[in-house]
Amino acid sequence: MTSIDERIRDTGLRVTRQRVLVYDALAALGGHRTADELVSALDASGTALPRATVYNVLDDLSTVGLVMQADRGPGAAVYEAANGWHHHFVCRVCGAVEDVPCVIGSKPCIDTDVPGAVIDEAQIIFRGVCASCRTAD
Amino acid sequence: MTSIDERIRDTGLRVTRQRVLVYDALAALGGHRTADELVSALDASGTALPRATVYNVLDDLSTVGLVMQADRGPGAAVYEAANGWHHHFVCRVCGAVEDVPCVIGSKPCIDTDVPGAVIDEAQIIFRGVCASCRTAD
DNA sequence: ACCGTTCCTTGGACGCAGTCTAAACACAGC
DNA sequence: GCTGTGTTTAGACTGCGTCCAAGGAACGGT
Repeated sequence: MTSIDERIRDTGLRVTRQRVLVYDALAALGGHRTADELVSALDASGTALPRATVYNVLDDLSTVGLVMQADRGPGAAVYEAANGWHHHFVCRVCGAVEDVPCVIGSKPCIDTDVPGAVIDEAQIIFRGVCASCRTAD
Repeated sequence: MTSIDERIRDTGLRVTRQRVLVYDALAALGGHRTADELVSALDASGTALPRATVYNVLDDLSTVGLVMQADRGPGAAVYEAANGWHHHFVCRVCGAVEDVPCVIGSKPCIDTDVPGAVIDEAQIIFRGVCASCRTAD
């Protein structure tokens, strides 16, 4: 597994301390995280970064594909360390997000016809009630 | 076509001037609109309503299915007058939202397996560049 | 190792989306 | 009409994300 430093360099972006820190924090926490969760985590680990920087980094890293922005509908955006194309299940009750494997595995996994437009991605959001919210109702 | 008054009454909700106004404004504008666009439209037509009311009404009407909340990712939520189950194409450049017919036509149109969870809806977001942004680049 | 250019980071202020609260109001059944 | 309950309202408030301009750091060339 190539180090994150190299993976950032390979995209043409500069390797900065901040980018590595944010990526590491996201990978260490795992799952789907908001920008503010990352700010807190970095804060707690003694390597605090300003909010604006975390937003910048997440933006940059997701443009080059090292980080994915998980669609969840309106509200705070959630990010995850890139790990292949997949979809998401969102709980209507608690808002939890779970990965759902993509049957096809590459983009765009579904096709449709919008006249004149170029489609490069089809993101599916499954909505319902998750296991723990069902038992807890 | 039953009047909107009756359609609201049929859901068990009370028929109020505000609900009718908001629904009419949304239907008249057509397409996908943010809450604030509706506030402005109502304002312009001489029947101004407070923001909080528009939010309340949109919330109520979308819970009972008379209005649909179109998934578009993070950012302002957009609503449309309900017109059958369908998906959305979102332009990466201008953010425009277009309807995409659902191949199946009823929910959930795609199925998957999330252990323990109940899935009642699968919303697909197609992303790419729309016709006018492609010619304008 | 140094330099210069270009890219990146930073902090603070700002703007927009949406929620909350408590009091006034109005719909709908009697 | 009267009454009870669901709804509206204004305004303040929270949270997410962006913008700006100045300082700082990465990296290719020498």
